[in-house]
Amino acid sequence: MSRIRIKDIAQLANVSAGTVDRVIHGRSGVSDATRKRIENILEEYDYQPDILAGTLASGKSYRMLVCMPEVVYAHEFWKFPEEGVRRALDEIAHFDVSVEYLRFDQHNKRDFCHKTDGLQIGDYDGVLFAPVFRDESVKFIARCHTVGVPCILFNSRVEGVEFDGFIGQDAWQSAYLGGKLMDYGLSAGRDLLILNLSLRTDNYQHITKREHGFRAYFEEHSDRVDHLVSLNLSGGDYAVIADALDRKMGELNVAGIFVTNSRVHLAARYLAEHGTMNIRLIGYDLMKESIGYLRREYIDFLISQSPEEQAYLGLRHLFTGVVLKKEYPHEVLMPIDILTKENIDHYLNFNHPNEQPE
Amino acid sequence: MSRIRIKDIAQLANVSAGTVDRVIHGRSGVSDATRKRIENILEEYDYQPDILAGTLASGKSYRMLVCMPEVVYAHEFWKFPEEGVRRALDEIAHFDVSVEYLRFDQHNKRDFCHKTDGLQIGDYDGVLFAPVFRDESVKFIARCHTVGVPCILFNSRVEGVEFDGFIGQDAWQSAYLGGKLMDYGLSAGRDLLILNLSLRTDNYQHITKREHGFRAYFEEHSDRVDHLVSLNLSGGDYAVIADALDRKMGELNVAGIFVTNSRVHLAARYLAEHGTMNIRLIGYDLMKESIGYLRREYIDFLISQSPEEQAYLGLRHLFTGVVLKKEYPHEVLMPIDILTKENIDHYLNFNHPNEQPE
DNA sequence: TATACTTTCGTGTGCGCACACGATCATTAT
DNA sequence: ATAATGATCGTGTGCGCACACGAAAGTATA
Repeated sequence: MSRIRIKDIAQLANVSAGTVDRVIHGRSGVSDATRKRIENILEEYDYQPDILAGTLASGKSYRMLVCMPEVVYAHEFWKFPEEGVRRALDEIAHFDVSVEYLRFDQHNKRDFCHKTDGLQIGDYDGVLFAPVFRDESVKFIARCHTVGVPCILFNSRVEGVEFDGFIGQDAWQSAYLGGKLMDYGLSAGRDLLILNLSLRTDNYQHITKREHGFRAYFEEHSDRVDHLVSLNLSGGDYAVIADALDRKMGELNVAGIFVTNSRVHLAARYLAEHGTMNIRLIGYDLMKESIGYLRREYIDFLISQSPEEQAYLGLRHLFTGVVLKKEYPHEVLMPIDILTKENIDHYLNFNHPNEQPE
Repeated sequence: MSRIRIKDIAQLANVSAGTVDRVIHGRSGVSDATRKRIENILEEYDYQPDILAGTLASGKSYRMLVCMPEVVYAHEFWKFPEEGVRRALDEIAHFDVSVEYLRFDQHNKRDFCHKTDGLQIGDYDGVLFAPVFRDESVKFIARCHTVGVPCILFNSRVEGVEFDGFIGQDAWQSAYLGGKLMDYGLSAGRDLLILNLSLRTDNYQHITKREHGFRAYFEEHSDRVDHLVSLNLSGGDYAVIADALDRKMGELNVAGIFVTNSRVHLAARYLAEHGTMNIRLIGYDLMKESIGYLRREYIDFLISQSPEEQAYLGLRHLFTGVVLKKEYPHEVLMPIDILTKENIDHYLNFNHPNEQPE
């Protein structure tokens, strides 16, 4: 009563196993008549190949490429996906799957081009890609397509080109939630600050969508706030940010600050240095510095997009498609995780069990 | 440069593959001298068996038992773990792993005893168990132990007996977080209600820990609240609950209600029927009714313990231990998920992609 | 010494599949 | 007519391992 094998199919069709094998793999050398007959039987008995025996016999090995920004101190963020890749690899390593990284400087277009231009994409069986530069990413994804290598995107999407899968977060909705958390329990009629602290215009779409989402909340609850002011500071320097904040805090009656990316810890530092705990602060991601301020309640909420989980899923999807040759979801939107002082530890323990809390 | 095989080890040790095989499996029939020699070589070359070839050759199949309360309308909660089991099974089915369910009436001790007493636990290779009745569960777990079948618990823990793994949530901390969410932005000096709506004393420990956690928050922030009143209602009837609430609402100046389990939708119904939206309501789990009230903002926050993910991990851990014969974490505490009207949809989509939102 | 028994080990087979090779037969060219 | 060609299909081998069987050598018993 076990699963049906190639041998069984062959017997049912009065042919040899080799012929069935040819049909299954779409190889030539089978007459149309027998091919149809075998296909029908395969269908009828719902033949499912034994993947274990298959990979064992084929001896094939799979190389996946993970292409994403390099981990540098200022962008610790990119160490998280590695954890997810590691976890996925742990689960699928039996199938002779290996991963190679291609890391690029996310502030240097030319670095990305230089590193990808010479790349033999055809050497790989799948690509997991975190796009940063719009046009260059489009070109890269198109190149994957021409050589027939599936390319799954994570973290951010790229418009204008077909991709084989996407795993990310609904940026607009995450910030709309940020609006709710900012508003929750706040007395009406005060001012809020939206702080865009991009180092460059990378992930620009993300940032914009977040600002829109946050504003959308307060457009739907227009009575809740007097002024909703954006402050865009593209420089990285804390002093600049502090200066700008000084000025705004003087002009407005600020009740809360929403930082549209992971650099929320800079705003937290400002609040900490000025000893102001009664200004709400909400931002993104689990930078080490941010976690410290969250624990000391200078940051009220951090919104996480689970970068580990994104990369984990990305690699799993590649595996599903390439090795198992099965369908996988074309688009996955991650849950929008809300983190506070009270649940951050369990979150970190769960997602990074190997790291020691400080 | 491929991985080292049994054959290679055999050659290195000047023995046949059969002998190496005996050493690896700890079978008898090898002299102490050669055994030592082979063990050293295995160690030195860090031999890792090819699981695929192993399971293919052994032809073994694995039967897992999932023992948990049956899904009835009033406890829709228990349909979630099934989703996680299904997902895990999808991933490991290649290894000839199958799952059987043993579902019991969680309000009927005798039903549990009756169904487990005749059970041949030895027929299974692993057990995933959601304990409800304390003493009976201890007995059941002990029985697994005597026949050498690993037993992993999820959802709630059982004291007084050794188990092979646990996956659950920190009940105390989840309610401490509930306290924070209740308190957040609330003006000081009002009253809060803790509502225990257990149908029975099942999961009693859970409930108690949650009450303690919630109270602990306000003991640490004692200036934030005047009265913190518990209301225990073990009956299931809405009318009874409404009556009791009517009385309490008269006595106190209630600003918020914390329901210690999934029956928070009953309190939400009360608020909805009385048209009171300015009372905060926080509870647990993703009952369909509760989600409706969350969407209409009668419930402010739901705390989720990811029952799917718990069961998913449980089965994966069993697989890791039984099939891969590797270590797995003895205890996993789930992240404490915060759900609001604004992020519930993405959460549901991610965890239950097959269900249609209403 | 001959026999029975035990310890120690090598050999062989098969798991289900992928793939190379060769066999068979009909068809076409010479 | 034979030879050559191509289409169609069967057979065999091996992937790395688990496990049964039996061989060889040593040990005990009569």
